[in-house]
Amino acid sequence: MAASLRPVPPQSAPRRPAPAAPLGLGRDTSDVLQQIMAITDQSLDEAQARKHALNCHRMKSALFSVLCEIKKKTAMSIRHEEEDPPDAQLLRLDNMLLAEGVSRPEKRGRGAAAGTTASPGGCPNDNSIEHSDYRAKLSQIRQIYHSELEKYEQACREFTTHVTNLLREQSRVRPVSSKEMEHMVGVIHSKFSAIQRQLKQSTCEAVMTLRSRLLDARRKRRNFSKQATEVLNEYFYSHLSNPYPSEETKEELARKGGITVSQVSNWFGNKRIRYKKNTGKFQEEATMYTEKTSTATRARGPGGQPSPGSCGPFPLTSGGDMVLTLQTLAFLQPPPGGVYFQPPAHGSWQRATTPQPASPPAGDSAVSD
DNA sequence: TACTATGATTAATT
DNA sequence: AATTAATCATAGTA
Repeated sequence: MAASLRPVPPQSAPRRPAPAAPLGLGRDTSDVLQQIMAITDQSLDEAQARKHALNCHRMKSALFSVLCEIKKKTAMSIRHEEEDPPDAQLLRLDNMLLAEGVSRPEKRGRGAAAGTTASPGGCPNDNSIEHSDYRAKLSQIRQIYHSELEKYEQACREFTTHVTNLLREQSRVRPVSSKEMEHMVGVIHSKFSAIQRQLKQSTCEAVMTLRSRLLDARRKRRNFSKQATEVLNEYFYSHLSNPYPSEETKEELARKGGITVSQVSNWFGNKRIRYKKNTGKFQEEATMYTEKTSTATRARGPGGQPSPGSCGPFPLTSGGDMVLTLQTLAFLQPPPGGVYFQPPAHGSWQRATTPQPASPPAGDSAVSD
């Protein structure tokens, strides 16, 4: 439909035979009609000239009424193609974009009521480090989305004005009701909103793939680096009596191992439970790491730390670690029965109701270096 | 390919 | 909220 509104391109196509004049129309009219059809075959300039001539033609008003009649016959059948109702899918897309924070150009602070209250789909962890990549990509998507949307809207506006102008101009020659103009504008808008819908759709897809990749990354386990396991194990075995690192210690371990705090928490959770379940299995590892830390401590020697109670090969940084040292000694000299140090019989290390008050974060020999 | 190790997830517990 | 215990799913290995 828009094609018929566009300025006639210059072309030298073979002249089409004039359509059969409607019954009862005079020769003059059909001549004029033919003239109009001929316009399409002329160059633009020529067409302009002819248009002007047409405007001044004595039969102009007659032609106008003829066109009105033709229009009445043809337009009726085209009337109201289908005013598509508010699309359900579009609504869904909008909702999703809104939910993902794509629709909102700026993340406004979520005020009093945090919307995500234990949503199962959400990420319970605070691994902001893991999410930073996700967020960066999401904001990239958001940027693209908004710039494209803006482009489309501008194009739509421009096109609408263009078409409106054309229609207005044509209204001098043929009947163009305001309703028809509205309709045309509506059609244009619906076409452009279809394009926008596609944009929304692909944005949604991009977000989805981004999301699934994040989930995959979480699910696809990758073993920690040697460095990370080393750091974690060193801490664990040198704090066997109470392997519950404080939040600050966790942060430090995370930093040293190049992992996140929640990964440290996971690791300690797993380690404690697995160690407890099968202490024997970990003896080799235990001796290995206790030896390692002890030699490391010794190697650091007087420079690194005063080590007030350095009467043995094991770190004795605080009263709390005294117990550890004794227990670690027990590892090295396992009784004949093979009973190594085990966590308190009922299964668990005392859950630190008084979480090792005597362990200054900075002075922890196993962590600081 | 079966088996173990291990990081992550989840429900229950404290 | 932190932790435990069970479980899942994959990585690594023999």
